[in-house]
Amino acid sequence: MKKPTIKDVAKAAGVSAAAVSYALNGRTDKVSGETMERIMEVIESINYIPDFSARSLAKNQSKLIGIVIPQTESHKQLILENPFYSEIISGIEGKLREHGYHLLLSGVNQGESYLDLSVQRNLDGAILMGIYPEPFYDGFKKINIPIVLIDSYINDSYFKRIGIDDEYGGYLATRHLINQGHSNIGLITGAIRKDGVVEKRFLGYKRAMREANLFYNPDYVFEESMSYEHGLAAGKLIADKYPEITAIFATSDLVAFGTMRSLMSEGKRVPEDISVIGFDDISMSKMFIPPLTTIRQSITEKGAIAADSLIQMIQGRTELDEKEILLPLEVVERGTVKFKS
Amino acid sequence: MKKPTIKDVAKAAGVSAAAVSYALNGRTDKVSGETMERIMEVIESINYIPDFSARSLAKNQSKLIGIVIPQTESHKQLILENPFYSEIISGIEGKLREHGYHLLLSGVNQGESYLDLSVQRNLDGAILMGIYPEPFYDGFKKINIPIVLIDSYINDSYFKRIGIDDEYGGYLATRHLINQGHSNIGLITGAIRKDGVVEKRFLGYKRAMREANLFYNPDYVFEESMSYEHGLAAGKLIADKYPEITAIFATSDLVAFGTMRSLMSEGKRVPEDISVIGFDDISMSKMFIPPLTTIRQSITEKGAIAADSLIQMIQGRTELDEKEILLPLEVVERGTVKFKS
DNA sequence: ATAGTCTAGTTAAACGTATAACTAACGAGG
DNA sequence: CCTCGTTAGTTATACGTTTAACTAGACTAT
Repeated sequence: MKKPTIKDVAKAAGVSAAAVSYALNGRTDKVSGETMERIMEVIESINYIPDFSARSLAKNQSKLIGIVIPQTESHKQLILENPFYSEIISGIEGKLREHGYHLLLSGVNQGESYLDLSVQRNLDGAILMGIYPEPFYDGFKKINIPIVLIDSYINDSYFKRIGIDDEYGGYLATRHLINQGHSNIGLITGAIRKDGVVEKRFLGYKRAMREANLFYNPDYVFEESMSYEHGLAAGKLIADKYPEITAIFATSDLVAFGTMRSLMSEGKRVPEDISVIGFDDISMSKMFIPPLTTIRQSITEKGAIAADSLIQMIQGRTELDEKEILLPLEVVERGTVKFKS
Repeated sequence: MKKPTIKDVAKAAGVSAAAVSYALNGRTDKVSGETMERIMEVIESINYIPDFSARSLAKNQSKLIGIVIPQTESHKQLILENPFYSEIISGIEGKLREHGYHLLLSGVNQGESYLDLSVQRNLDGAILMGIYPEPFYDGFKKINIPIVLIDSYINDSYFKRIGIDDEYGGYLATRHLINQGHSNIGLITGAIRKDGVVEKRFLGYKRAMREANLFYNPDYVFEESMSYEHGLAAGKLIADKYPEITAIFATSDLVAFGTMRSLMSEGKRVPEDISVIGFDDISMSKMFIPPLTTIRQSITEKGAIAADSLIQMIQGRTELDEKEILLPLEVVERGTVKFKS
């Protein structure tokens, strides 16, 4: 009951193991049509399946793609609870499978460890999302595998980047609120780190305010984390201390959910008393009640495109390659933003 | 700039490759403390990282765990948009990483293909969620790797099962509604397949009704799929045609979201006019407005326990092994169920 | 002193596949 | 007839690790 190897196939087909290997790799210059057929029949009949470990060893390519998603230290588990990540992964996996690659999913705790993984497993490439300390990226350059970065502003031509114009997104969201007559606009957002998406969205917020000749009030920006919980806290604060705020830009849908929840528990109605716009359009946002007005990016498509790009890099087709792909953005009006009367 | 191998280490430490291998595997009977230290220093200094492909080939164990999640034919991508799955995966990944295993994530389209994957990659084990055609399971038995099933009622002692008592869950949900004075209770649920979780929850629903001497009306069960969209459709139907229904048991939170949404667009208030209870308690449910009353199971814990069990099976510790582990269930009262006045 | 036992290694073969280098057979061209 | 080229393979080695089997030397017990 051992699993059949290439040698078993060879024996049964009356050829050498090498011939089988060539056949498997479609080398028509090495095996005749006749022999090819015979080999294939044998493969079918004894149910032979090639071993990727051996192949990986011999060819030094694993057909494995790693995907790294950020990890908070408090959390032992993946942040997959954030639907944004899982939707991206969904997009990535679909595309990879289509192309015969497999997906190795791993969180990363100390930064170093993921590199090990890449080397251990001979990853053919990796997709990183989130933001990491500098040396983390250098490591990948050293081991010299193709990398695509999702939502990163690391400007190094070694990496290919897939993202959106976050500044514009922030601008779009804020302008939408302004267009609806609002002028006291709160911003609830994650930690503003240099070159992170959050910073850019923040910049867009400020630009929209400036363009509309509105006063930018630093007290109105509530910066801490991209979590539901932060939305909760900031919403309460606004309801309690800043009754003059009539609209809020939350830089992720999850944050928007938290915000709306505490706003409502404090007796404010959304959107009648206060408008809220989110960011991302995760699949849950249309389900929310009221359905969330937000900045839409096509999340699973983002994953698919990242996977596509990576595969192209692996296969050495760098010709038509820009180093950055920006996906379109649009505001989708649903039920949480209302004209200020 | 080639990646260092065990031979490089051996040379630098002045020992044989075998010695290094023994050192790496902590065989203190084969290498002295002194030599061990020297080897470790060399490893550190030249930055040697063992190659899993080679190791996998030699040891016939890959330290890779596969996880299979179901795929609808319409959908090329993973059903990771359903937070239930991503939360489970999160739990699995955390535990696996803790034990030095890595996670291979793959959807499965025709059933057959995943088996290939298991063989190709020499998977040490796999975790399956969802429900598949019979032959799918037989395949795994043939290749003889440890398997744990999540939420499955395949009663074969070859497999270890992690789940909940779905019948009891259905009973709990329904009884909660009954306790709140409701008697016309709708059931919105996925396709009832023999031995699926849905069937069991349905059974629990019927038992609760019977025990309370309530009339079981088949017209009140809306069976189609576990999706948001089905919730939407069924909710509308109820609002339109069955105004006498005052409470609904939706067999997943996602379904409940859909139900509530269309109920509300039809002018019904939840929970004032109609109560809704969900099932699962995905992380989004507490964020919903109003927050969803539901049957809580610890989803990420389920994943973690599945991973734990699998690892135990792999390591041959089958002693303390029941073949099935059932996780606790409880109703968590939030804002969508109200006493019928 | 002799045989036996331990310790700390070494050597060699094995895991399953890929591929460079070689070769036998055949036909073509001169 | 001899050489050359082509076709369809085969042989042998390599990929990086593990591990069974062997061994040299030191120590122990008799």
